[in-house]
Amino acid sequence: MGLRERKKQATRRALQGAAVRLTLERGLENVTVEEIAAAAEVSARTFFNYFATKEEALLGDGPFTPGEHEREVFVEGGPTGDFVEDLIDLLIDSLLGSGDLATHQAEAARRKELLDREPQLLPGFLARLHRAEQELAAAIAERSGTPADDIRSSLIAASAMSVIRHTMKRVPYGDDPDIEAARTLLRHAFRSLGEAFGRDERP
Amino acid sequence: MGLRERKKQATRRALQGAAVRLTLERGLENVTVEEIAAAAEVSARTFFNYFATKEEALLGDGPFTPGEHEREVFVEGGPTGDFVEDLIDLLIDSLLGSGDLATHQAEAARRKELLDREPQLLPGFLARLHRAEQELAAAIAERSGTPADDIRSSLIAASAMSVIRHTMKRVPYGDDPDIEAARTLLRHAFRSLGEAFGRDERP
DNA sequence: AGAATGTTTGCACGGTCTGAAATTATTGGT
DNA sequence: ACCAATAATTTCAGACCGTGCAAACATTCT
Repeated sequence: MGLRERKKQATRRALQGAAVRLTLERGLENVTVEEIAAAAEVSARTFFNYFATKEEALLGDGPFTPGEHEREVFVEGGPTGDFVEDLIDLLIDSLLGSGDLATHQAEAARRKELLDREPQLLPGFLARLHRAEQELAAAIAERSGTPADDIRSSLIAASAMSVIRHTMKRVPYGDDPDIEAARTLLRHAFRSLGEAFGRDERP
Repeated sequence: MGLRERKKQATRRALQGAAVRLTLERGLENVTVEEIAAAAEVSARTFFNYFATKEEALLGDGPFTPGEHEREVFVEGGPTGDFVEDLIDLLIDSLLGSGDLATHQAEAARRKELLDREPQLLPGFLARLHRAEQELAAAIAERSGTPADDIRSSLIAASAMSVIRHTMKRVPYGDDPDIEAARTLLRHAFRSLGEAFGRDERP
């Protein structure tokens, strides 16, 4: 990778880091783009070459998209053949993504912190999830051979996104991410939904 | 109601109307607050006395909250005792709200139109739904006697919101709203979820 | 080294939104 | 009907966001 590329990544990280740090220190309202750019030692104009908005610098690039390969496997009906189990696999892959695990974990924690302290970020964040949800719906539709706009796929995808949204809050952060614990939590969550809406039981 | 109050409502409606009309005519990007204010025959500053942002004028006041009474009934375990049926009742009430039915219908159609044409409005809209979702979760928790932050309530609420989001697209708009049709669609939707996540069946 | 290409910067501008003070309209009492 | 209290509107100045453009600068490739 050339010098040019490395420098770009460096300033990108610098900008993002400065944005997050300053926002946590002073609150989003009391931080200007100019200050962020100054902290990263670039001009304010350059900030906007990297991020379209201040929010974008804070929320980072969209995670929540599964790897090419994992999506493929899911669509083909794998890896286990059981819908819920495979869905869980796909979701965990989407969340923990490809890269370094600890890094990803740190980002998630940071995002959580920011969202808690700066509710203004919520709309943008939800919009991201919404995009991810649509992709997931497409994958589910493909797997089950239904037309792409089948309402059931959208519905299942939406519920699945709710599940990860609410379940991931409970996954023990900290040292190293306990994937098995996450998997168990997800299983229970989906089970609850089945019970709530299923034929046989009602809460 | 005094003259003062009536005038306020009038300008509010004028502003909102002008905002919607101009946006549908030219696209959100090509309409300034100044123009909206001018069309409503007030100053631009006054616009901001009524709405915090341009978006707010377009999306209107938050619907999606059930009536006081209906919420009460739901929390107490009514009206039928069947969880899903009662949930559907509550959702329909939230959507169609208290006021005039035709009016509400028109607003919904207008919102749909705006959201289709101006995707920038989506984040804000999703944030509203999110707020509604939290209220719904609280109601569900109350009804089932679980602690307010019980994960299952949040989960069910989230799925329910997904259901109405995706189902209401299919409800025939137009003449007068077919509530029975909506009810049936909702039943099917919840049934699909039960099947997708339930013990016995898998798609 | 020098041309080609990509990145950063400065500048000017249109737009959103906020605060404060001056102005105008409504209300209620007399 | 008048007048004081109260509330809404307007004007004005200003901070900040985000974009287009062209000049300056750095890097890559030959």
